[in-house]
Amino acid sequence: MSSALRSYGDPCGIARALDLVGERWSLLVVRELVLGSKRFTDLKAGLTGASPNVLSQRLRELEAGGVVRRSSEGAATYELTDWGRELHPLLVQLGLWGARSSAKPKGPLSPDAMMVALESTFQPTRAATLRVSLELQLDEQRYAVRVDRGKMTVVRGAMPAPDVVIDTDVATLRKSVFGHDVEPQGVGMRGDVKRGRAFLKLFARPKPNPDA
Amino acid sequence: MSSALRSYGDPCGIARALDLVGERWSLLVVRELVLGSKRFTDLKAGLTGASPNVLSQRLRELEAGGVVRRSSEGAATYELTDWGRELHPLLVQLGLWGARSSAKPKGPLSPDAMMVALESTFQPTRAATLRVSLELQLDEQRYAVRVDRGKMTVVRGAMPAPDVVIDTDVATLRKSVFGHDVEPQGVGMRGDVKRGRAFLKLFARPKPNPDA
DNA sequence: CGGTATCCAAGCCGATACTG
DNA sequence: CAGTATCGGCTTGGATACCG
Repeated sequence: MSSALRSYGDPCGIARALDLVGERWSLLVVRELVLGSKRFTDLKAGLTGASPNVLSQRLRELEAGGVVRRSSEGAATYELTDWGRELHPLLVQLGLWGARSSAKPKGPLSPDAMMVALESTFQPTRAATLRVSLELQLDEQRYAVRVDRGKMTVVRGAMPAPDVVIDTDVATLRKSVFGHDVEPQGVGMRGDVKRGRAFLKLFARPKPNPDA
Repeated sequence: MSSALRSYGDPCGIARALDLVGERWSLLVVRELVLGSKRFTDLKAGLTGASPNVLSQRLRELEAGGVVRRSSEGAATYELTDWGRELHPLLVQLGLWGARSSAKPKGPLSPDAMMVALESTFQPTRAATLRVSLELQLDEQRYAVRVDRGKMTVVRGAMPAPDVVIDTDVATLRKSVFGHDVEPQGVGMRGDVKRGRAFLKLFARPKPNPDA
């Protein structure tokens, strides 16, 4: 039932990390939770291909490992522990590295994955002079985004009193941000449109790696 | 025979990274190579528990993915590509994170793993005033280490004209560096002993995480 | 030394069905 | 909604033996 998690039996920190988050799907579960807590069904929706069976087991393992915690409050939602949240910058780095892979699976990008991609490709130097708080509405998901002093923070949920609201979908945002089109198409904006457009220019398309 | 590598089929950068280095043992293979190239048998020795079977397959996959390359020169040794080498800082971070896990498998630490642990726990601020080049002899392995301007670099192999040579074994070095013993025991030094001892104080024991 | 061949056990995948 | 139970089919992983 509970299925003991197999270990590398290696005291090295890397092996110990992999004992906890190295199983298939584990790190993607963390990706799903890194922008905020989620419920089981939403996790499943974000992880196409993972059966409820495996997902449930991964959640139990991550919980046992102190990476994930069931939301103390009310309902059955999962969230990262403080320690689990420390994986955030690591995921961002890993995502940037992986984005330079030559293999590009076709398929839709989930809203959460898109937001992490924005974190990965954020260019602090371009943001030096921009300060904005905005809400990004992406396929029925909402993200509260703040850019200040060359830092960007993203959290799932509404942004109170944003300077600008951007309303779009993943495919469009992707093109607008990483595409060569200078003019954003199909990106709705309400509020301070000028800063909204400036925000869309803070990201750099990852360069393919040389080692094909 | 060639076994197509299974993919998450997710265009997200994290998933694409995991397509390449997310299989069991893959990231540990990278750990083995991150300090310099190695031969098949030495890889196997560093990865206790991995059968030659899987190791061979992982190497083929990593090679196909452009992460690892067979040494063009002469013999059958494996090395990281430039792109693969970009995983180095990520591994160091991951190792630090994992070292804070509450689960600590017993067993010997390999020399390479020990050196990566040193990279993980290196404290730049403590090294601000130290500049030293040294050779660390660890259980028949030699590492060329340089500390300069708050940076440390480690490469497997001999250091030409080192300021100091440190001769010890993994267990002893571990105690000396992470233990509370102020005085290093059983750590042999030849050359500039003063700077050798200073070097041993550049590292901090990882603090256990609060989320048991 | 540098792997491949073989075999077996365990785990995952995916579907479906079921329960509180 | 939030999972657990069950099941077949298949893929991996692990151990050992073996060969150039």
